[in-house]
Amino acid sequence: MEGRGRCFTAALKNPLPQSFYLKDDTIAIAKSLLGKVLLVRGEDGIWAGGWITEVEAYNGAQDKACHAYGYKRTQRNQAMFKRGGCAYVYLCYGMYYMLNVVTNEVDEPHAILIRAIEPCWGIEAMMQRRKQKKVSPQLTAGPGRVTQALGITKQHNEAPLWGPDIVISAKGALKVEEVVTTPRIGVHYAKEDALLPYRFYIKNNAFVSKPLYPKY
DNA sequence: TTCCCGATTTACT
DNA sequence: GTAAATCGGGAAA
Repeated sequence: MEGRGRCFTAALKNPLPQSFYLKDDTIAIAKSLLGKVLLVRGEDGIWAGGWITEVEAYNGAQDKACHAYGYKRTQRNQAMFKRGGCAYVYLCYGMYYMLNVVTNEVDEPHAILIRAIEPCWGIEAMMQRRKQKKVSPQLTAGPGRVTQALGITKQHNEAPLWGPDIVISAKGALKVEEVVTTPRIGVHYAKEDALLPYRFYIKNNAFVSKPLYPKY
């Protein structure tokens, strides 16, 4: 991995431990993921990544917006029932993959959706995958854009977050000055739970998604 | 088996 | 502002 600087290697070799994901407080884990380094080896074998700038918490069986509401198990959501520290990847709208971080203990189906990153490593690969000519928020701001830029597909489902294909690390992380909290995007079907303040992003960071249809 | 709809994005009119 | 792309989950028939 030439030409990516010391931070890339340091992050790759120092992933967050599994214990980071096991606490019974997915909201707190979601906020603390902001600024952390996310690195992914795409299907083509090329590494790319950057800093996590926007996330949403899906707070387990009592959260109506969560795929595992009421402990409902399906083929799709089985990754959420695993012990925290692996990826939950699923196909949305038949064409975009969503990347989630699974948290909490076995059979407690919590997850955190990665909605945006600030690109840092493998930018050429990301622009090629996204068919973009320059770096802009369109490259990686939005959950479908993140997975497309990083080369994530369903083959990353249930992948551990300490490698070999996905790594989340505090090494080289951004210092986060201020966090903005809002309701989640696109979960109107969850009725009263749609208003829960479970979306978090880094204030004043350009690489944050803008809701197409603002509802609040 | 049929049907509706989604944790989205993009390209139109 | 609105619609199309595209497919798997889950409820209904």
